[in-house]
Amino acid sequence: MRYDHGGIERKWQERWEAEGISHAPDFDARPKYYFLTMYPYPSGDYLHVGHWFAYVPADAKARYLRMCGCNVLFPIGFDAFGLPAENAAIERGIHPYKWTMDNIDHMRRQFRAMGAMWDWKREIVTCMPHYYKWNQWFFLKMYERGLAYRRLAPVDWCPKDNTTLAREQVVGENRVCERCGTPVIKKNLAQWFLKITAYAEELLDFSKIQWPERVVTLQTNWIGRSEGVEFEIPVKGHPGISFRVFTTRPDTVYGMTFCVLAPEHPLIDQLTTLDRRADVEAYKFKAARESDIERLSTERERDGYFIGAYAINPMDGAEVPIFIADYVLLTYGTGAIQGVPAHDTRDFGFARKYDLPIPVVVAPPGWDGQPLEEAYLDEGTMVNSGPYSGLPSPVGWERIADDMVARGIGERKVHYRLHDWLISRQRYWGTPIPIIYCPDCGTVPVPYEDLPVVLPEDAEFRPTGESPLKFHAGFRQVHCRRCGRPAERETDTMDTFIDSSWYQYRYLSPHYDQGPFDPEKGRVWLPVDQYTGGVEHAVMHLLYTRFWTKVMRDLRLVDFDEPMIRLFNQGIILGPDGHRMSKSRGNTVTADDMVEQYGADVVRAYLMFIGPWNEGGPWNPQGIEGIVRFLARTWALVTEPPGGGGGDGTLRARDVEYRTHHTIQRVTEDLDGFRFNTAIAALMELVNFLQRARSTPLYGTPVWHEAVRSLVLMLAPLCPHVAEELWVEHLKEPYSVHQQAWPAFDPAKATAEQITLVLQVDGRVRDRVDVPAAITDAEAHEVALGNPRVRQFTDGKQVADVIVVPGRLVNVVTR
RNA sequence: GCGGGCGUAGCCGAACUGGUAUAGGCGCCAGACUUAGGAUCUGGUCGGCGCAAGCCGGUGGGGGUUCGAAUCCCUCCGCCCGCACCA
Repeated sequence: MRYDHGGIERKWQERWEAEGISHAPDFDARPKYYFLTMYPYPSGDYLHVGHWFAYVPADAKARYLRMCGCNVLFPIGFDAFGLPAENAAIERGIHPYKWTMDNIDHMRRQFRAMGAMWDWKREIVTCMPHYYKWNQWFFLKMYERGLAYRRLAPVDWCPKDNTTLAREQVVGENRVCERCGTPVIKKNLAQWFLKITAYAEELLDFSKIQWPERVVTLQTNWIGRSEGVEFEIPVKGHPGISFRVFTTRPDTVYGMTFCVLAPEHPLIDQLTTLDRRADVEAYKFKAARESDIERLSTERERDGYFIGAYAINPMDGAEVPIFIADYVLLTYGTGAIQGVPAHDTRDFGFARKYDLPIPVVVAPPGWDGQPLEEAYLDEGTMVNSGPYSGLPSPVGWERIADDMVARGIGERKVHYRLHDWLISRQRYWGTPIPIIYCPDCGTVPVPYEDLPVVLPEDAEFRPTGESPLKFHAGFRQVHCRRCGRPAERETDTMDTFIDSSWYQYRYLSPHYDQGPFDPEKGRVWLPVDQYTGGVEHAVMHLLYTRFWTKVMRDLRLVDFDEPMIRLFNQGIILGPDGHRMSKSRGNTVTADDMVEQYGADVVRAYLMFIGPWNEGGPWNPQGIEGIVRFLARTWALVTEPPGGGGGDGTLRARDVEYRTHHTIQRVTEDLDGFRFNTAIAALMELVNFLQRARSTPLYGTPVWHEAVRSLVLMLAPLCPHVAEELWVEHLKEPYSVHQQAWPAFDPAKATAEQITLVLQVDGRVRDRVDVPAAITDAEAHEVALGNPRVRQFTDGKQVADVIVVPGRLVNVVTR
């Protein structure tokens, strides 16, 4: 029989838990290692194989690091606030708290069945008041520093989830809600923002972290830094009135033949002439009514209207018409632009449509003075640019920028695409924003001693989509903490990305009540050494948590700049249909049944074996039998005496030794590099080899024991239960295998004595010969030229060259 | 449109810095042990030609650099991801 996985796994899980071997002591002589993996949302789907794929390799790596001598902190918790809980409340009348906690209970059981070394003593659940109290505390700290502010702004609203969203949570070409896929609409609302833009420049600096290039690129593009000049353009006939434009191309300013204001630009009404008013009003109306989807349809022609007013180019006094057009956005730059059709694709199309002149001011190399067929965007020689003509455009760029500054009409400016983080949510199941609005005192922050502002339990969940807090008199009606007169609480709650922005700190001391975390423990554990999780959080969670850490640094809570030093993005396991697993799609696959049938160790190993961790792909359970057989063979190898036959009598002790050490080297390097699939393949090769050595006199010799012990030790992080059972019950080694040192390899033993030397003639393999590994180049040279098969192909030809690649091959080149 | 990634046996995937393409596994074929085998063990398994030894072709297509290319360069095709009027 194979082995009784059910009994073995339960037995060891209970003992590990009872003895607390997964708990990382805060103060310990070993070097610390904080290994963090993204915590799950406790959804009604519970944990599926996609979760296992994320957590099991992380656990294996954490276990490996512990065997390597580190004191590894490997915590888990639950991202417990969020919309699905509230939707369940509306649809089925279950309170979000109960729904969430029931799901968490279920998931805890699944997490235990996984056999992972979670440090349960540090578990956090973000919907608990003693957690979200600190969200509020941070909010107040930011409010004091001007980093949290309330502003009336056009914001993205999801009509299905009935809440506003941060810019990062609106995705794709159609601008849909990141959570539910519904197209968002614009609303003008007073909302709370966190000033992440204050850190834009610093967030572009990735020099202190080792993160995947991909994430660095995503964040860099998201922040979208552009450097240019903002300058003042006076309006003809309106003394004292001017508007500002932002451009990254001050070198093209002499090519301006029109200006464009965004439809929402505040000067439009004032500047539009009477004869133009009707058209402009109609256009404004159209732009306001049109959804972003329509406005952004890729191939739509840019249109606009002349408003009747003229702008004066501050550099040469030229008068150009002012247009209103929706291709200029109020939310970027100044909401107004200089129209330079010759050197901007959009302006080019606009000028063509309205027959505006397209003068070239940056000549392309070899330009013959003819009109352009399309906008020329590259560098060139400046022409028709007054005193700047003849300069290379990059030089002109700097000169014009300097001159605008010197003449007081402009300034150098950097703009970012990044917006401040909109954190208000018109929902119940989140952290209440600790603010009171008093008719007399205005916006009053809740005093620290009143925290936490607790969610009322008796909220009413209506299908109308309105926030239950808004209609909860007991919550809403308060007395001002300054003047004592009746006032109102803020009823919006915080974006749940707030919770995850600092959860890594709370794990250190989840019950600490003097601050978000115990600074003494912070000095031990921080920052996070290794973080793992999906790449889908690249511009949300991973950007927010970097921002949060920088704020914490400025609050002197931490003394470093980045939350997580290293990051690894695992791939995503899709449903068997190739789509993302989700309950609504009905393609989720649970690990529960497989764990029942095969045991957690088999499921763990299979998930690690199917491919590189960073790739993922559609779920396909075919092949799990391979892992079943591998573990059964391993089991038999350790537990059963040699049977008859099947042994390879030519094997020597040195072969076993080489295989063992070579495998240790391979597995060590693979686990260092998160290459679990090849680590398991190496272990399979070792087992297959040992099986051939088993029914020989080598069985039971010291090299045999070393091989078997090493095998079980290497198996321990991957398949912790089987390894423990073999280690303790069959090898009679001291409990626990998980507290043993990772086997070391001896480089001398890990090197083969014999190598296969490949003999090529003109790059084609003609023979392979076994030679001592220590063969010199000259000897290899000779072996090759003396080889009959090589001779057969060099016969009658002249040897032009012999290339020796030490330890690998010899290539005889003929002429 | 811009940016990034990927493409290797029937399938999942290996291949260090340019040096034996296809390790390991699944599946399939054959054999052994068996009353039996959906267990286990052994062997085989990229294609073409060949009795065989072997030869030739082969890493999405085409071209190039090199003694030698899955790997580097150019180009085309396909798939995936991100951004998308950002001035």
